[in-house]
Amino acid sequence: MTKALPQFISSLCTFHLPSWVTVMKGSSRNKDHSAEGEGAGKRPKRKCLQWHPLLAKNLVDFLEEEEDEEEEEDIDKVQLLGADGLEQDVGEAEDDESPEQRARRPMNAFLLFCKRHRSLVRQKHPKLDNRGATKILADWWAVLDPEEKQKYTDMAKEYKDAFMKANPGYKWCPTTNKPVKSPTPTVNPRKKLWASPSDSSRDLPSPKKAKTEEMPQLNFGMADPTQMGGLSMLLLAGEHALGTSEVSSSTCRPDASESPESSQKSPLFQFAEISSSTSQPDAPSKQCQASALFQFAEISSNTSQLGGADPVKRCGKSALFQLAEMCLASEGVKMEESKLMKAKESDGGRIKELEKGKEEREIKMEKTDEASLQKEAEFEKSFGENVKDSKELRNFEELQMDDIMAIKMEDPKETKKEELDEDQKCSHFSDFSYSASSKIIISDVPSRKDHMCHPHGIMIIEDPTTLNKPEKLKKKKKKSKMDRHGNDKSTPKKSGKKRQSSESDIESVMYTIEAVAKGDWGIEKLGETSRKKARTSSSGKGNILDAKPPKKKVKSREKKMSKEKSSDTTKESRSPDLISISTSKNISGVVPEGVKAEPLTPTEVALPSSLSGQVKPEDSEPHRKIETCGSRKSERSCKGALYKTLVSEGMLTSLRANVDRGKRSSGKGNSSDHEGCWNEESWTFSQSGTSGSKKFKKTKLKEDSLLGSAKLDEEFEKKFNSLPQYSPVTFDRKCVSVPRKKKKTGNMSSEPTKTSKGSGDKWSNKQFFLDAIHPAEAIFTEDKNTTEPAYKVKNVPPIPNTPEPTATQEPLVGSQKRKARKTKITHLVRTADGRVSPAGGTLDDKPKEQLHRRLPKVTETGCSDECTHGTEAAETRSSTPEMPAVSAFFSLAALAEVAAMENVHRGQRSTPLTHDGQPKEMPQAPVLISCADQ
DNA sequence: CAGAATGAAAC
DNA sequence: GTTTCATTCTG
Repeated sequence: MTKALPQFISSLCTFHLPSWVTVMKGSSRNKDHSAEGEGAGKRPKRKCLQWHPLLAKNLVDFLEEEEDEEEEEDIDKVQLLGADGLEQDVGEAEDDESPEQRARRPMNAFLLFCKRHRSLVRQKHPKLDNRGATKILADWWAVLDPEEKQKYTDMAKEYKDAFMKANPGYKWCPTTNKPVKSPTPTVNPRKKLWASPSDSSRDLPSPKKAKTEEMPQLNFGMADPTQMGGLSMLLLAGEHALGTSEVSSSTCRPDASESPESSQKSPLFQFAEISSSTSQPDAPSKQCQASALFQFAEISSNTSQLGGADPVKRCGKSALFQLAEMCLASEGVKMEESKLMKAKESDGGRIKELEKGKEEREIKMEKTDEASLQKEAEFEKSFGENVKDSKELRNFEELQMDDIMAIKMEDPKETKKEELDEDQKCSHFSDFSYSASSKIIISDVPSRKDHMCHPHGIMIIEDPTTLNKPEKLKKKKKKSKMDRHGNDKSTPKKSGKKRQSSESDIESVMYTIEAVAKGDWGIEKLGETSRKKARTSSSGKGNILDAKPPKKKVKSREKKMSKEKSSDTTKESRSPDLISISTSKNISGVVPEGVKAEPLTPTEVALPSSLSGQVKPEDSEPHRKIETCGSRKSERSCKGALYKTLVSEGMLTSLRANVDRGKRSSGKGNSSDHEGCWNEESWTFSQSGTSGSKKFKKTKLKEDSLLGSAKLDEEFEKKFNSLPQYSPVTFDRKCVSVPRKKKKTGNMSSEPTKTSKGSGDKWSNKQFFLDAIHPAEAIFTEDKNTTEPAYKVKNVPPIPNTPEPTATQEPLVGSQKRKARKTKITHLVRTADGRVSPAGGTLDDKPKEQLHRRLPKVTETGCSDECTHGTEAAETRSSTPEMPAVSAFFSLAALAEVAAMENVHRGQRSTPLTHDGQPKEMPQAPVLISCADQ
C-alpha cells in the first residue's frame, strides 16, 4: 500500500493542478492522469515530496477520496480530506500513521546528486536502465569536482540538519530494528515529517534528538525579522489572505519570531524552525507545512473548516490561494504595499530600486486607491454574495477558490459562461493584474535584494549578484525593451534612470511594466499595456499560441498579485517574470505609443480578454460584459480568470511534466529532436538553479506551482534546485577517456552495449558533434552549444585542481568497502578501457584531474529555450550567481516549452537537432519569438 | 519488487 | 564492520 500510495501521490504531485482539475471533473484517476499528463506513458513519478510523510498521507487521503467520489463535489470531499489530513497532520502528526508516514531519512549528498542528475543521465543514455544510470551517476559523482561535491554535501548536511530539527527524535534506521517506523518509537517521537511542526515542537523538548550538536544550533527561534523576509512575507501574505486585518504589526511575523540566531541559518533551517515553532501556536502552524495539494484541497473545499482552512491560507503558497489573493489584492494592495515597504526597508533593500519602487508605489498607491476602491467594492460585493452561496466561506480566497472549483464542477456551460465572463474579468483582472504587476515589481526588486520573499526567490537572496539578474533581465528583455526604450523614454519620470546602468535596464523593464500597470490602473490612463496586449493578442493570429500567451499574461498578472501577498511559489516568481516579459514584449511588439497613455476604453480592456477568449468563439462579446463587470460578474470573471489561470498553469505544469517525462520517453523512443530540445530545456531549468539562486526546474516548478508545498518542502526544493547541475558533457569530458567507459561500468567485458547506447544518445550525438567542433575541450564548448555563451566563463575559473584532491577524496569511508570493491573493480575496468590508473589506489586520479576543470554547470543551457534570451541568460551564468533573472527565464522557458509543445503537436517543430547542439533551442526559439513578438 | 550507487546512521 | 535506508525507475 504504502508504496502504491506514494507513487500515487507522486503522480498527483506531478500533475498538480492539472491533475487536480481533471480529478475534479471526475475524469480522474490517478493512473489515468499519469497516462494523460505524462503522455509518454511514463509512470507518474513522484517527484514531489515523497519524503514528506505528511504529504504522503494527506495526499493519499486526498487521492483516495477523490478517487472514490471524484466528480461529486470535490469541495466537500476535499474539505473532508483536507480536514482530516490537516488535523492529522497537525495534530496527530507525531504518532500519526506511523508506518508509512515516517519521514524518510534525508538524502545524502550522493542521492541528492543522483536525484538532480538522473534525468540528465537518462536523457543522455535513454537506453540505460536506472541501474545503469545509477552507475553513471556514481561515476559522475566520483569525477565531480570536490567543490561541486561539497555543495551537495553541504546541502545534504543542511537538509539533514533541518530534518533533524524538524524531527528531533528521528532515528535513522534502527538498523536491525525494522520497526523503526511506527512501532518502536511507540509514539514515535519522531515523526519525521518535515513539516509537522507540532512534532518538532513536541519532540524538541523531550528528546534530545539524535544529535545534540545540531539541536543546539537550531533554535526554534525564527530568523531575524529582517532576514526573515521571506517568511515574514509569507506570514503577511497569509494574514492578508485571512483577514487582511492588520497585518502591519505582523510584518515582523506573528508567531515565530524569536531566535535571531537562526537568522543566519539556511532557509531550510528557518523553515524547520518556523514550522516547529509555529506548531506550538496552534493548528495554524500546520498550514504552512501542509502540502500544497493539501492546501489546494482545503481551499477547494472552501475551507469548509474555517479554522483549519485558515492556516492553509496563510501559507498561501498554493497557486489557487495566490490567485484568490490576487483577486483580493486590490484590497490588500495598500496594506501590502505598506508592509512591503516596511519589509523592504527593514531588509535594507536596494536603495535605488527601493526608491524607484517607492515612487512606483506611490504612483500605484494613487491609482490604486482609485482603482482599488472600485475594485474592492466590486470584490466585496462579489465576495459577499459568494459567501452566502458558498456558505461559510470566510476567506475571500477560499470563496474564490470554491467558486472556481464549483465552476469547474458545475458544468461545461458554466465554464463557457465564465469564459465569457472572463473577458470582463479580464478587464478587471487586467487592472488588478496591473496593479499587481506594479506591486510585484516593487516587491520583486526588493525581494531580490533582500533575500526574502519568494520562496524560491530566497535562493536568490543570498547572492549578492543582483546585478547579474538585472543583466539577464536586460538581455532578455532588451530586445523588447530596446524597442520600448524608444517608447519608454517618452514615459515620464523614470526614463532617465532606467537605462543608465544594467540595473537601469531592469529598472527600465520594471518601469515599463509599471508604466503599463499604471496605465491599467489608472483607468484614466487606461491600460496602455492592456491595449498593447490586446493588440498583440489581436495581432496575433489568434493561433493557439496567441491564445495561450494571453492567458499566461493574465496569469502572470494574477500571480503578481498573489506574489505581493504571498510572494511564494515559484509560479509566482515565474509569473512576474513572465509578466514582465510579456508586458515588455507586448509593448515592444505593440505600438510604441502605447506607453504614452492613451485612455483605454473598456472595449480595449476587453480586448485582452478577448484574446484569451479568442480561442473560443465568444470573443466578440466581452465588451458588453465588461460593462457588467461590476459586481458579481467581476467575481465570476475573477473566478473564471482564476480558473483559466489555473488551467493554464496546470497546463504548463503538466506540459512541463510531460516534457520532462516526454523527454525521457521520447528520448528513448524517438525523436531525437524532442529529446534534445527537452533535454536541454530541462538542463536549462536545472541549470538556472545552479547558481544558487533559485532556479526552478521544470519539475520543481511544477511542484511548486501546484503544490506550493510546505515551506520546508519548498525550501528544500529550492535549495535542491539551486544545486548545480552539470551537463553530461562535462562529465564526459572529465571522464573523457576514462569516464565513458566507467559509465558503462560493465565496460569491457560487459557492456559495450552501453557505449553503443550512449552513442545513440542524443547527448552522445551532441557530444560527438561537439567533439568534432572542439575535439579537445569539447566539454566547454558543448555547453556553449547548448547555451553558447556563458559557460566558458564558468568553466574558466579553472580550478587548478591538483591531483591531490583525488587522492584525498579517495579516502573511503563508511561503506567504503562496498565502494572500494566495486569502485576498484570499476576503476580497473575503466583503466583498462582508457587509461590505467593505478588499479587499486586512487582510482580516479585521471578522471579527477580532468574533472578538476570544473564542470560547467549546465545552468544556462536551458536558456536556449528562449533563444534570444538564452544567450543573455547564459551570460548571467558565469558565476553561479543568483540568477535573479532566472525566474524570468524560467517563465520564458515555460512559455517556450508550451509553445514548443504546441508546435510539436502541430508538427511544426523547427528542425530540431539538425542544428548543432541546439536542438531544443531551435524549436523553442521560434516559438518564443512568435510568442514574444506577436 | 529487485536492484545500482553512495553516504550516513545505528547496531 | 555490517545493515538500513534514502532516490530513481526499468525489467
